[in-house]
Amino acid sequence: MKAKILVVEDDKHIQMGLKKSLELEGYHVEQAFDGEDGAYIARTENPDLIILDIMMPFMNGFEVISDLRGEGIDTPILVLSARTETQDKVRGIRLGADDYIEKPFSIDELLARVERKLNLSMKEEFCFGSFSFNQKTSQLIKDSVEISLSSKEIKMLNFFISRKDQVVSRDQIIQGVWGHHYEGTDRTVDNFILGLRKKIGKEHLSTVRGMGYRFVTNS
Amino acid sequence: MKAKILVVEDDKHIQMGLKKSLELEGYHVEQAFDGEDGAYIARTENPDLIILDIMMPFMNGFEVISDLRGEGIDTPILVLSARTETQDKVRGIRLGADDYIEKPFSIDELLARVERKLNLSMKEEFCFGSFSFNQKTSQLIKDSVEISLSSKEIKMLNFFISRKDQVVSRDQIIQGVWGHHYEGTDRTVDNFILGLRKKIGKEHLSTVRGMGYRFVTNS
DNA sequence: CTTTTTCATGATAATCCCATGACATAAATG
DNA sequence: CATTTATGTCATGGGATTATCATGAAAAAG
Repeated sequence: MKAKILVVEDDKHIQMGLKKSLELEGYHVEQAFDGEDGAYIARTENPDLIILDIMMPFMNGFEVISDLRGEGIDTPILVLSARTETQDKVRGIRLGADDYIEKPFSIDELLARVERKLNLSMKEEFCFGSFSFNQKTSQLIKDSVEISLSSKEIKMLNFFISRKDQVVSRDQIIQGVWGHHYEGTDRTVDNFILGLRKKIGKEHLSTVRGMGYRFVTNS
Repeated sequence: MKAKILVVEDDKHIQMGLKKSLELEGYHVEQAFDGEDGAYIARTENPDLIILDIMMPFMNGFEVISDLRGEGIDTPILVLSARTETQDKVRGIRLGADDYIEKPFSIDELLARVERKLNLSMKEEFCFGSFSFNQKTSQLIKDSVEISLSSKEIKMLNFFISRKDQVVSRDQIIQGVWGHHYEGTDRTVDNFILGLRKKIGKEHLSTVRGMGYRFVTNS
């Protein structure tokens, strides 16, 4: 699946700039506008990388790093700071930041570091049964042949992978694949289940009557 | 072609050891014994990789990195340092070094990193299907015949190569090929897809309805 | 300046995803 | 077993998305 990046930054302009740039690179972006919120999202959304501003209201970046690391959350953190003092850098790194970049920074430089960090921590292939699904390219492969997927099928498979082995209701599926505002019927989900089953096999999508479906990985 | 590696290192013993080891691996080695000389050779000899010591007389490694990057020279740099402090690493990377290795290091580890770096940056020819595209000269060749490309087509192909096998949206394509300030319509992208398809074949540019396009390499 | 090539736009045709509903089948309930 | 409820399967058409072409402006080449 697309890598999820949490941007913690109080300046709205920088936030939006970062969001747009990162999304154009194909990342999924979560946003937080202060440290407290940032720490909360970091805990709940389980991002693959955190881009963290140091100077923020309520809770500054150092506290965020210190708190998260204290809780055993080891998501890579890339620190942004306007300060040029070296001690800031050192302090951030002592507390557990992985990398440091000074404002003003070029967006290219930031993207390069983001990519480098993610390459170290992200695994691209998700395997189940005799299938392998590349979360970066959305390619599904069985016995070295590619099985083509439509956009909805890709979203659905990603959704199931993120909830692997859990029972998910049709409502949850609709939420995750179509979005909150969708007004469609449950039958639509059934149809996509049907379609997916034809591609990945019935054994990987079991029905839990009255509750929903379960993506079975056998791993 | 043998890769050319520039070693910038003031300690003569380490220099000779590196030179010998690298040459045994089949690399061509240039030598510099201080930072100033190193920067000069980096500019004039156009090496494929620079191995750079940080602690040196006249001009230290940081200055060399900063100068070269400032001049737009983007040769990969592998930094050597005796210091164990993390801030050195951070500083080097911030200035634009690509990798970092601490003294004392095993020669094997160094060679492994050298090879890794070169594999990433040396590849001039990008091959897909029966095509080969030279990224330096922008020549596209199929069955030893050159296929001419317009400038936009070149940019687009380069963009697709950098995102090979990934699904890219029209927005991403517009960003990558035209730039962020472009106000054009999505239909323009379609037309260039059409043009590229006529040249490299439909099979290499598949559409993912609702999401965008994917450059397929089959490799 | 003229010719040629490249590029952007809009109109139109072709495509195909996917939402819907009808119906079949299976499971639960009593 | 009959009834009810939930799920599986299929066919189909609408409608959004994409393919293609023609056209003219703009830029580059001659």
